[in-house]
Amino acid sequence: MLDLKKLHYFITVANEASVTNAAKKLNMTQPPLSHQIKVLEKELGVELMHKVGRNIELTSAGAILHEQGKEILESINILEKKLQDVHNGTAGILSIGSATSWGAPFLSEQVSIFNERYPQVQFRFYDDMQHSILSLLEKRVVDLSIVFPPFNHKLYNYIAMPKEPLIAVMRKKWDTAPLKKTTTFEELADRPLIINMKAEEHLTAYYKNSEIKPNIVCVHDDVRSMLLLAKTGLGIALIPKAANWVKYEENDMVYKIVDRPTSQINPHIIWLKKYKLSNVADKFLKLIMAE
Amino acid sequence: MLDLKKLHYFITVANEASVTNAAKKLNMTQPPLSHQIKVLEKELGVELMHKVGRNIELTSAGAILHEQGKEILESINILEKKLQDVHNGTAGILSIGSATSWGAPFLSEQVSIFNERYPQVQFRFYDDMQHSILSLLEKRVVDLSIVFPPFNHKLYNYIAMPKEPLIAVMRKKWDTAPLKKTTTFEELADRPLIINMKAEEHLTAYYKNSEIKPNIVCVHDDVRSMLLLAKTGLGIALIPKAANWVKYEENDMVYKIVDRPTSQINPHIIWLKKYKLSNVADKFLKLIMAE
DNA sequence: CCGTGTTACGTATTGCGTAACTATA
DNA sequence: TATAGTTACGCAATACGTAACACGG
Repeated sequence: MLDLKKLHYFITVANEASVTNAAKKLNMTQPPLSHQIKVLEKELGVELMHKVGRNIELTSAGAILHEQGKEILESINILEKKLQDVHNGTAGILSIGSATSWGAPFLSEQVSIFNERYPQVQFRFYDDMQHSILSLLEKRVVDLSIVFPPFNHKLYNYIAMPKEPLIAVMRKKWDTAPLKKTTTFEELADRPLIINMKAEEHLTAYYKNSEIKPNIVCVHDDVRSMLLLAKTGLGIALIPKAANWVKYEENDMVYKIVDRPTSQINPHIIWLKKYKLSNVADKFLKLIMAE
Repeated sequence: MLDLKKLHYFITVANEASVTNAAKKLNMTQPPLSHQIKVLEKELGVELMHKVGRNIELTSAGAILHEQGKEILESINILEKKLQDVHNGTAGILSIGSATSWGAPFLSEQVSIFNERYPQVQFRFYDDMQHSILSLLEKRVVDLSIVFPPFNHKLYNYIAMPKEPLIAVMRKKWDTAPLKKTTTFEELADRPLIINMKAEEHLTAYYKNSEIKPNIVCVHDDVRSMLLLAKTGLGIALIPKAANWVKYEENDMVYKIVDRPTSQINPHIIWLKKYKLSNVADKFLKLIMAE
């Protein structure tokens, strides 16, 4: 097997067209360098250079090794640098699962900052139901996931993200109190609601001991679809404030914060305890915690 | 600098996903292999793999090194093989100068055989005047040249190729003796001749002490042009028999051997004594001498 | 002879195997 | 307790420097 050290020696000699000068560049004495070239020739079973008068001249094999060898050394240098970057978490792929499209928006800002600082990191988001996302973690397809409680605290490490209020998105015709900027579950109870599955559980729990039954007209896990449905006038969409990047530029739409702590949703970033985090993921989490 | 031996170790371990199995494949014991991987990690400053339970698992940096490292090792293997071939003279470039297009035809058969046997060798022909060709040899642009005597026997090694008769190519109208298959300089003397520069010297020498003066209508160094001129009926082209690959498929053309030993031309392959021949050139010469 | 590259030899480093140890399922 | 990987140590091979040699302009 070719030895890169000797290859490097040879290429330096070929560049300098002189063993003595090459030895200086390599911070070594001339005789062992000369010897190493001979050894390299023996190892390859090939003449690489020979003295012609006082100078040195490459054979055709030597010329080929000179050209291609340079490329190989170069590609190895690039590879080494890449490895360092990946190791430092400043390059590579960061895969994040998010429990339905409800999750991703909470990270959009941090992703943006991280990308600006480490443009060599590629993000990959996997949207799915919460239980599927957990299995993606288990299969190590994703490094991190954004989920909503409850989840098993024994299996996962987690960071709780800032709580996020729900907002109610509706056409004006559904707005029974146009002067108020907020609303409540009680106010909303009799009007048609468009909610996601998680919120359905919330509401069911919330109204458990009450006589009021919410009027759920549609359950959908995709925020954009929910907003579209709201826009058609089907009902009132309850979505996390952070997910409200799709603002319909129409006067006819009304956005109200649902004014009740229990209505806030509580995204968590989780990852498996039993596996060591990738370095990129680690670096990303540090960024999040620094905020 | 990355060490290819260790890289090879690492890749084997990564392929096997086991140090023990890899050690078997590498015909070594397991502990030093494990140790070398650790050393490699230290040299790179990067974690490549870690135990997870009883098994081993690549880090993302390790996965990258696995992929790219394989490619690098592969390209090095290919390079090594190529170097062997070039060294054996079974691959590479063989540059041959030929003193005008008169030269190349003498080698066409050998070139063809050589190419069939060693298809990785590329031939490059350089056609020019004899003195230019000699300077191409001196500049080491070409390895070998085909020339015609005289040349300096002290500077060049040479192989004399079989002597080659001239043939006279003419339209029927110039054929004064249709029954004879050969002709002579005397017969041709009064008819218009199309010859090359070398032949001009020959003829001048030949007729030096004679009263006959040859009727030279055109001097041209390119065989194909000479044949074309003959075909137009301008005169009689004198060309080496070997160069007669351009046969005009017309009944109106006549081809006659010039029947006189002195009219034979005498191609030589020459190369510089003071430089060592390239291995391809050497191999090619061996082929020629074997015939 | 001066500036090349080569040969010869002693020393420090590296790399392997064996043996003892550690950890996980 | 069996089967993986790790640590410890001694010996053999390798690569370097120094010194002496060879050769061409």
